[in-house]
Amino acid sequence: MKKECERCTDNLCAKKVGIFSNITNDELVDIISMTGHMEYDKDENIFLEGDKSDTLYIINEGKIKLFKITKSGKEQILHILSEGEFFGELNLIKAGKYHFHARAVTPVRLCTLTNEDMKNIVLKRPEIGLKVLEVVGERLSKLETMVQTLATNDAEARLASLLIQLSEENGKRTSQGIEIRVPMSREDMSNLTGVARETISRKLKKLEDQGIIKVIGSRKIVIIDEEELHDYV
Amino acid sequence: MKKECERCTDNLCAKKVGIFSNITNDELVDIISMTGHMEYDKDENIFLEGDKSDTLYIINEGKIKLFKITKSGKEQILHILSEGEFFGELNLIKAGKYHFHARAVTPVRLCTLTNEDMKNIVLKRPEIGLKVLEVVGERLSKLETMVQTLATNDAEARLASLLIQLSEENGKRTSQGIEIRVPMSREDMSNLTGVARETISRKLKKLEDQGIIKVIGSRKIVIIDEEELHDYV
DNA sequence: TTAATTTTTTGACTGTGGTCACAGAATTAT
DNA sequence: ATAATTCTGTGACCACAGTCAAAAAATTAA
Repeated sequence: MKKECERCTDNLCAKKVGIFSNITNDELVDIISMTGHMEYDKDENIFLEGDKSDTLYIINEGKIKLFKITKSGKEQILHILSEGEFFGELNLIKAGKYHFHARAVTPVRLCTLTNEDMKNIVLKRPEIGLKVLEVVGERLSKLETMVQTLATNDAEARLASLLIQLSEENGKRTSQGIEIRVPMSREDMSNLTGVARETISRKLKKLEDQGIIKVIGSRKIVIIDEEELHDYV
Repeated sequence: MKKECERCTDNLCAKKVGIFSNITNDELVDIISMTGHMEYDKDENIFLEGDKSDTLYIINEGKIKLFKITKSGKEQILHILSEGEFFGELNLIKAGKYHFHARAVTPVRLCTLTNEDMKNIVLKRPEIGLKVLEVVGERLSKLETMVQTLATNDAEARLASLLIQLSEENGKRTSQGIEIRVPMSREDMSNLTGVARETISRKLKKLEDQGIIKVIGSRKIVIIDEEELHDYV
C-alpha cells in the first residue's frame, strides 16, 4: 500500500537529483525541508491519467513507468524512469491534470515537491529551471525518436531500436558481445514498441537465427552483431 | 533564398510570443535588441538534423515544420508550428546538435536568439523560464498522445485523430458541421500519421460514405458527425 | 485557351503482423 | 515436494494496409 514514509535516510532524495546539483548546502537543506516522502509497492499506481496534478515526483529508489491506456485497453508505455529522475507536473505555472498513468514497476521510494514549491525554487534559482529544461528537452528528443520509429518502421526495426536502447542503458560489454539483463517482461516490450507480444517472440527468434543476438532465458539477451542490429533501424 | 532581413516592422517578433508576455517595455526592448532576423522561402530548409544547434527561432510570420527522415527516405513530421511559436535549441545549458530538420512550409520571417542570450534572459527573468517550460510541457504532452496513437491505433483511428486535431486548430463551426480548411497536402497527412498517402484517400472516402465527414476538393473537409469521429480514437 | 506537371483517387495484389488457441517453461504459492 | 498461476513460445489463419500501376482531377505553365 501507498504510505507516507519517514524522511529518507540522509535526506538523499534531493541530493541524487541532477537538477539540484551545483547548489549550496543551505539551499539544499531548504529544498529538502519542502519535500514529502512516499513509498509504493510494486504494481501500485502513483497517479492516474486525469488526476489533478500538482506534484512533482523525484525517484529516490526503484523504477516507475509512465503509460497511457487506449480505449481497447492496450497499454502504451511512454517512459520507464529510475533513481534520480523526476516526473509528474512540469507545468509550474498552472496545475492541470496528469495526461498519463504512473505506476511503480518495482517497490519505490519517492520524494514529492508541490508545484508551488518547485515554482518558488526555480524563481529563486533560475539555473535550476535551466536544468529542468535540459532534462525535459532530452525527454522530448527521446519521444520524437519514438514517434519516428513507431510511425515509419516495421516490427523488426522497432524491436531492434528497443534492443539498442536497452543495450545503451543496461548493457555490459563481454567477450561475446553486449549482454543485456532485460529489465522487463515480453509484455512490457510489446507495450513499449506497439508490437504484439507473440511477434516480439518470433522476431527475437529470427534475430537469433540470423546470429545477430543470443536469447538466454527470458531475461538475458546478448547482442552479438551490433553493426547488423543498427542496420535495421 | 535564405537572407538576413531588416529588423521586423515594429519589432513585432518578441511581442507576439507568449513567453515574452508580462514583461516591462524596457526589458522587451532589451530582448529585441538581441534578436537576429531571417526570412526563408517556402520549402527552404532552416536547419538540418545534425547541424550544430545554438539558436532559438521565433516565428514572426508563416509556418514551419519539424521532421525526421528515415533511412528509407520517409518523412515523419513531428510538429507544424505557426506565428508566435518557437523552436530550435531548447537546451540552454549546452548547445548540441539539432535532432530533426526544420523547413519552411510557407514563406516565413523568423527572429533568432542565441542560446547564450536566451540563457541570460532566463537567468535574469526566471518566470520566462517557467513559460518556456509550460510550452515545452505541452509539446511533450502532444508527442505522448502521438506516440500512443501511432503505436496502438489502426489507420482509420490515426486519420480520425488527425482530423480532430485539425478541427481544433483550424476548424470553423458552420450550420452543417465543423469546416476545416486543410492546411496541408495528402502527403503531409501521410507524413504526420505514418499512413500511406493512398490509404489516407481511401479512409477519407470511407468516412465520407459513412456520413461522418464531407470531403470538398482536396483542401476542405467538413466534419458532420463529431461524436462518431471521436469514437474512432 | 491548351499543354504540362503535380496531386489525388481508384484498383488489384500481396505480405506483414495481429489475433486466437494451445503447449511448454518458469515462477510463485501451498 | 506438488499444485497453481503466470509468462513465453509456436502454429494457423486472415484482415489490414502497403506497394505498384494507372486513371482522374487539380494545379501550374505556356
